[in-house]
Amino acid sequence: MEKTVRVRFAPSPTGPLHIGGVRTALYNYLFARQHGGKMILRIEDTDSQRFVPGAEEYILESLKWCGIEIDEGVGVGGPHAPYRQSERREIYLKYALQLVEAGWAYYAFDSAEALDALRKEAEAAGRAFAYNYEVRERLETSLRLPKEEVEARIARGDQWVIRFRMPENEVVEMDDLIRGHVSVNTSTLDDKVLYKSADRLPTYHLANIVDDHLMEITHVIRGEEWLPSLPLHYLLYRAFGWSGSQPAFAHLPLLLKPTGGGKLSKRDGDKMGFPVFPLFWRSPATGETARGYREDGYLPAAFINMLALLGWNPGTEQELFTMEELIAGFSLERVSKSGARFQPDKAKWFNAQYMHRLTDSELAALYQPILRAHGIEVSDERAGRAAGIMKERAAFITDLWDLTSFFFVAPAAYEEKQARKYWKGDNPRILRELREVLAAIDDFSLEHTEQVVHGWIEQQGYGVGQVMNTLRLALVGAGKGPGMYDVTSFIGKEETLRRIDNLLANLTPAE
RNA sequence: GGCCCAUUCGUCUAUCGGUUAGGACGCAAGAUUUUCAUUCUUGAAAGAGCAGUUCGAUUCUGCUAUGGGCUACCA
Repeated sequence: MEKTVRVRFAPSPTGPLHIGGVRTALYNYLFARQHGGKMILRIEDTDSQRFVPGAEEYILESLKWCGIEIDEGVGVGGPHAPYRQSERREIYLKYALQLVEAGWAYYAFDSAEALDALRKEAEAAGRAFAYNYEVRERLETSLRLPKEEVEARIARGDQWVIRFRMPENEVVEMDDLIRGHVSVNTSTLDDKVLYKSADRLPTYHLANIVDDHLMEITHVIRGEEWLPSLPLHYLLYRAFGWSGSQPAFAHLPLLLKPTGGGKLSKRDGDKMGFPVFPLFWRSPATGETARGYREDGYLPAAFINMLALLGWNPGTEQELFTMEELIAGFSLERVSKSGARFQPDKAKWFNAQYMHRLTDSELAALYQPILRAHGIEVSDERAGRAAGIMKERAAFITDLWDLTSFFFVAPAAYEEKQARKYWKGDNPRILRELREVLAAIDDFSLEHTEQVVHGWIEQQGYGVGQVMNTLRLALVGAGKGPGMYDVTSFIGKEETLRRIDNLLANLTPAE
């Protein structure tokens, strides 16, 4: 019997989650659901310097908006609580000490200034400084200092860190579910800090391995930026004697900027003209704001669909997927190895596809807040019908107002181009005639109005385009919009006649 | 600089040694249309380079180039 799959999404609350993080969470979620496993949310707040208030709430709200459900962890609890690393301090110290006792780690007392100086010195000599087997016995470490001295320093309250004692010249053989086999010689690695006395917190590496073990994580699915520290993690599992229950690893390709090089970062969004965050964000420290997909009018299902396909594909030509379909079809084997450039245009296309598929009542629910913001109070039925008529031209919910405002308010001005083209010659006279034709109609339904008006146009020998566009000028005020009978039937006879009268009274024809 | 990863149309990608190298976004043209759109049809557009393995390489191997990641008492 297979072990129950347990995956985790473990963000650091150092700011808003960006779309790369959302995709990592999504792949974890899809994998967990597909295998009937558990999705755990762990908050990795071991960097007290970079903690940002509100970031954790932002992460929770983002995942919720995306439809990524958490089974266990921060916000929902679970058998391995607490799930916030800052609340697990005591656990990590115990394990760090265990490593020191076993000879896999040691104390180091070097000051940040001393290390800085060493780095600069090496740099000046054209080399890179590495805290490793070559230097650790010459530095302020428990490997060189007598035991009493080490104890005295600790007792005295000197600051210390615990570093991993990276073996020399050993090849670590690793497996990655996406990349295959990878091997690295430990001599190219350094002695990473595992625990720091200053804030009594572990660094990522220690906290991560200890928690993944304690929380019985079976698959670690994370960004490619972690691949270089995979050998360290393998060695940590070995040092703890946990190699047998070590999780499988999958390192996801990075999300790249749309132009230029580099991975997508938090700064890119507003510069590139598209959001990099799922939700609107305001920095509590600087007051700076950043746009979000939600506020920009994206549908969460479209956003997720687009993100899922950025780095994964089903091997078929299907492009539109519900969350259930993604869960059924996802596989780590079909995740690509190279970085994917995020494409604003494609994101827009996905959203448009989802917009087109919305029912009138779904549209109404999404559109009502926007209507109210414009001071329009209408029934859900009217809101949904207007949005439904125009949805095929909309890529975003936020496009709807420009597309449908004429259904609710008479034109306040007439677009110059349309007026110049149609408000001239015989058209004003024809419009007066059309007004009388319309005034005589009792059944103002789309079909009936169309039948009567078209019959009249034909009988008079007028051009359909000429008449309709003049009417469009009166009712919409611009050269856009749906078929004119959609407009007349929606606004009704009284309003139709009023808008015609408005045009007749207020705009002097050209010529 | 060192280590690791990657490399098919502009972009996201399919191909698991033999294909006219397929699809999607975007772009262009045409059709449709009472406007704006939508929609439909068509088109342009790719195997980084060089060796090798092989009857045969986009696919396997090596080198080079390019891109990216990491190289913190950050994650």
